[in-house]
Amino acid sequence: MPKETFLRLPEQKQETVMRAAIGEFMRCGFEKANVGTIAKNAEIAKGSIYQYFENKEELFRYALEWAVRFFATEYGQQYSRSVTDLFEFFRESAEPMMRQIQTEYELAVFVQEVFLGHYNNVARDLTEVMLRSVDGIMLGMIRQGKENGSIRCDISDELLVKFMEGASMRLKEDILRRAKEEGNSAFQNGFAEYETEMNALIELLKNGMGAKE
Amino acid sequence: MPKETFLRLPEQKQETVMRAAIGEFMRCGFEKANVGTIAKNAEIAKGSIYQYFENKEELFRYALEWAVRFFATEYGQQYSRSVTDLFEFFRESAEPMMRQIQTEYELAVFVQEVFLGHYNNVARDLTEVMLRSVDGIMLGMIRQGKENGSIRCDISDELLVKFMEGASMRLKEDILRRAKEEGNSAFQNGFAEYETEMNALIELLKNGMGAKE
DNA sequence: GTATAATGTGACCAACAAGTCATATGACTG
DNA sequence: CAGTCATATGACTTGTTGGTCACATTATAC
Repeated sequence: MPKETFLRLPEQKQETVMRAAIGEFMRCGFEKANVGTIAKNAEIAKGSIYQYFENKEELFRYALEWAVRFFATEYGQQYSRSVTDLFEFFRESAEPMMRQIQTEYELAVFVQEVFLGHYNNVARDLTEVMLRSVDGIMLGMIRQGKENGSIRCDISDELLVKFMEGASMRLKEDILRRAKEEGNSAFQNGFAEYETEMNALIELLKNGMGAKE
Repeated sequence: MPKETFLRLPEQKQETVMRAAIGEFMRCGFEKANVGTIAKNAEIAKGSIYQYFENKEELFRYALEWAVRFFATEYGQQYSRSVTDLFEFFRESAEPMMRQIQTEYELAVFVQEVFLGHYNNVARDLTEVMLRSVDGIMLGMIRQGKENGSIRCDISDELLVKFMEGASMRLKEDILRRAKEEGNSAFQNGFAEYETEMNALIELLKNGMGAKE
């Protein structure tokens, strides 16, 4: 948790600091990230950083927390209506994700990278928490799907979660990489292309890759 | 590439150095890994490390190369017989993998972690190369599967690769985590448990998770 | 057995950057 | 306006560690 001083700052300034920190962590990784540079980019003195946070690690942790909360408040409502069908949920969550990447590229990639287990040295426990939370949401949907007969019952919930998450994560990674390569021009013609891919992926999750005789 | 001096060393000694390096990188990550400690654990002088390698990064890179080659020569023949069926290949490659984890835990995890994109700062390009190589192998099998009618043709090869890799990677991660938690006692009763899971995963890849009406 | 080359060694150096602190600023109080 | 408190600042301290190098040791050649 940051010190009181930071929390008393106007939100605008908090945001500037957070974005400066996230930018530096993204470019350099945790160890090589330079607190001085973060301060410079946020247009404050290095000493101020230590007025706000106990140390570099706390800064990192709070930056992640901040980014997650940012998305939750900014895009949260889009998920809130209760979609009960797992596949439908999947399809529907794709567009906001791409929109996030488009408008908040750095934040989105930062969160995703921590989630994927980079920054393991600093944030092993944070990753753990995030993973468990996603697992929980999916697990609920899978159970529901089994009940209403849309998901097969002969395979354990846990494996189904892994299966689903693995496949979707790989696609996410791909989208991120592409966004990284193409920069701002990615997705400017909308998401039609990825919609096709997403539909195909859902098809695969539903019906698998084996040919039907 | 290491300096000639290193390559002239008796293999036993090379191995000691490599294992010391990998151990330290695993425990501390790249930046925090201490060259002095590596030297101490390998029972050589710090100066010798620099007689062998240009710098810390080269040491890291070669350690990875060494580990990959170690597995290739140690377990390579098991993959060599040409399995043509993708799913069969999948099933067959599982056991050697688990055996590797059991006997060469640290090396296996090291390679896997680089592969998963940790150590991104140092090894972005290495990760790229490894990924592409695995993609290539899978791609070949998928094409073959499409030809011989075991894999559906209406979905692009690339997506099928992602799908397959994603799902399997998640399972691997899980196995690794479990091995980490249980230490040496994991798998001591054989792999029966995971065999069941693996079969279920293959089922999923083939037929998906949707209930058949 | 001596000369020469190759390798081993660890004290040392230089760079860097996290974190500190004495001081400056300025807002608020009465 | 004096006094107090919260905050801002950046020069400085301090510890760390990658990398070097002068010297020691061992192997090789002749």
